[in-house]
Amino acid sequence: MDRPGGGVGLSLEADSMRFSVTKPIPINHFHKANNFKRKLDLMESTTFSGIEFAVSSDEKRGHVVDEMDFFSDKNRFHTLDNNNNKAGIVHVKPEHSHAGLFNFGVNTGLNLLTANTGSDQSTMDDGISPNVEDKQRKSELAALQAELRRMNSENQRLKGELTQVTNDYSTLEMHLMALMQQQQQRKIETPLQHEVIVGNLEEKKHGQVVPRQFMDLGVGTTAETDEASQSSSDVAGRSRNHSGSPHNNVEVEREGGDSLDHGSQGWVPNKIPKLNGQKSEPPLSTTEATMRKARVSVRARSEAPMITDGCQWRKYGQKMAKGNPCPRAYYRCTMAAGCPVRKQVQRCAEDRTILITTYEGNHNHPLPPAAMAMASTTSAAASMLLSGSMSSADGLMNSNFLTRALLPCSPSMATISASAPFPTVTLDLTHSLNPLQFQRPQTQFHVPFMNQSQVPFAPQSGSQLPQVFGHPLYNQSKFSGLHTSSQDINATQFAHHQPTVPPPMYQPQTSLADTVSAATAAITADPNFTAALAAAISSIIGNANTNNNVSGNTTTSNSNTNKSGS
DNA sequence: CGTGTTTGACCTGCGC
DNA sequence: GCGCAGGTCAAACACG
Repeated sequence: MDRPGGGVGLSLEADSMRFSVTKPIPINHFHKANNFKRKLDLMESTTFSGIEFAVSSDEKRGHVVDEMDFFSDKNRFHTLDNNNNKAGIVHVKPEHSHAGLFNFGVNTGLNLLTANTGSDQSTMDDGISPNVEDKQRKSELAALQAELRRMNSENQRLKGELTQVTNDYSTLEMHLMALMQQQQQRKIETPLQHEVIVGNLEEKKHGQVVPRQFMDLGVGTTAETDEASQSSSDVAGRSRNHSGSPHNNVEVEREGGDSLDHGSQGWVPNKIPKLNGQKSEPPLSTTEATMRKARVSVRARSEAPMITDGCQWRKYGQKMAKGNPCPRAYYRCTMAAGCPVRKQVQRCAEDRTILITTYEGNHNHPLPPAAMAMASTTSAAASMLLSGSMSSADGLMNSNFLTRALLPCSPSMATISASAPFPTVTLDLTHSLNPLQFQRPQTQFHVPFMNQSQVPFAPQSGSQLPQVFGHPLYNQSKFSGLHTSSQDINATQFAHHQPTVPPPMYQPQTSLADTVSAATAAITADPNFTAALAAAISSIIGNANTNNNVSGNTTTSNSNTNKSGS
């Protein structure tokens, strides 16, 4: 019964319709019959339907195998050989009269031994049905093997694609982390006001500018770091102060921080005190808290009630906001229990075709590709914003970095607001959209950000930016040191500096605007991050064009107004 | 009946 | 301290 093949033998016993593996074969993990049976059951639906299996160990050989892993295709299954010196008997009994075409295979690791119920006498102890049509079975076996090879090939291809996506994501993430570390080091080594400038100059020296401020999630607080690394889909935001910019279409505000902490604990209400007052601001704790409140706001033209960003949301409140006749809806992520991510949706008071979506928090669960893209984009924005919160100069710089990174060719797309209670990055996508595209009916404004694999790192992706972004990124943070510079310097000042403008020479008295321009130039010079981020956001627009479904206002159905709102 | 939405009440922070 | 506004809660309600 031993098959030729160097000690690794496979034989099948067949009595009636029962077939057994009687030869000690290096079946890896062949274990309890229950397991085996259970696993067979798992396969039954797809490959062994209508067949009953019985499994027993080969006591005669003194082996009771522990576990058996196998895979199957069609009407074959194979053990995966990991563990030698294990042997077992597998009885495979077709419940109903089976044509004897059942194939059994054992992958010894060296080769694939196969047997079937019919013709292959060499693999059967004694048998039954040796006189079944060999040709038919052989041809079927060959076909199955070919299909198996094809499936394996397909599997490999998919694996490769998945790997590519994963690598792209990892690359971007590592880039972010590296930038964060660099910035943190710089902050330690250099004074606040000048650290960014120096960094830019240093980068310029090397002929390569890295937007590290951009990626920095904040000075080293684990929470922020984790958030950044997560880069998932935490977004929830508030659309405060957005009414002031009538031309904006979509806002996504994301908050960096608290989300992580809440991840395991569930949502924690935002009770972080506003820092506007600057009264008795606890040096560190307050700053960190504020940083965690970073938000990403996306403004986009849409008649849909809500952006489809790949996540599942549950509405938990709606209020009328002062100065805006449109109610503000509050949503929280329901893709996982305890996910801290929330978002606010509100229409712009000046232009109700503009939908403002503000994200806050980080997801604590896996995200679908579409959500992943959005999350990554907003996370990056929030991270940069948060990193800027560490110091006034830095904060401003970082915000501008983001602006430039997102809109290398459209300096006015990103805005930085000093009046917002929380650091907020606003991505204004309103200008990039063709008004005509919104004329068709739509129920939802689809915002399927491209997934990681789609995020182009190639410079050419940046060429798409001008069509996508047309507005400045506003950093609305007020917190920590950021507020000072933010208030002092109008965001429009930054817009005057083209990304290509070389950074000014380092001077202690260099104006902040110059500093910003330098930083802007530096960050925009990095094609990878800029392209990736821009591409991700641009995908929103692209999808909006194709997936627009007109529906009413986000909150039209309930124009209920809470007491505060009324 | 489970899930999601609506909506008034409640809590908290901030400005005066 | 008071009022306002933002944000959240949770009971009631709607829907499939």
